[in-house]
Amino acid sequence: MDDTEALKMIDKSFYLRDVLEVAPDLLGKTIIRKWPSGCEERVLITETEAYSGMGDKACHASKGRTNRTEVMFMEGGILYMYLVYGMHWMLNVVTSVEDEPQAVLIRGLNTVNGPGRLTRFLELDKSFNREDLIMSDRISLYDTGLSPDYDALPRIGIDYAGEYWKNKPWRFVMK
DNA sequence: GTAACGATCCTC
DNA sequence: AGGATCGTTACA
Repeated sequence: MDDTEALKMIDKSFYLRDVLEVAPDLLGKTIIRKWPSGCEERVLITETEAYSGMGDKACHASKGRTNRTEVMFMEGGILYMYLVYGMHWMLNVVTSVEDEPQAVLIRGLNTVNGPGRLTRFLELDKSFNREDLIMSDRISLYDTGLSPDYDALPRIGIDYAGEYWKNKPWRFVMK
């Protein structure tokens, strides 16, 4: 029996909200990653970070519209993938409406911790940039019915953004 | 064209 | 505490 039917696919409207609502709401949601072989991996999201608009000095979109950041200006419900430190792919979910550049960094799973390690585990790279979470046959997000308790803490690795943005409690960790 | 810098991870 | 490693960005 296929227990996918117990899960409800997250719909478009979920992603069109503000990133500060979506980021904590993604905790406890399930990512289902499918390969052409028929292999499938299911994981639970346990840690996220919100990056909110052109004003947020830690958000890549604070640089404005560039080839890299353009995806964040698009309508929510797609992925933003980018490489950091020349070796780690970062998995981000774009949120909000068109021209509001926001994204949620997926930072931890029940199976793997760390944003670089989890993309390696799920085999996610540049080819997933702009992937549509509603339409994709490779990756999709499902509601589990869970709404776990969480802590809101400062974001990691953004010293360059200055004290004000560095101290925003926009990292959400499932208890 | 060049140079500097990361939303990290691993090993010392 | 320091090195790996390369796409993106800024600037000449």
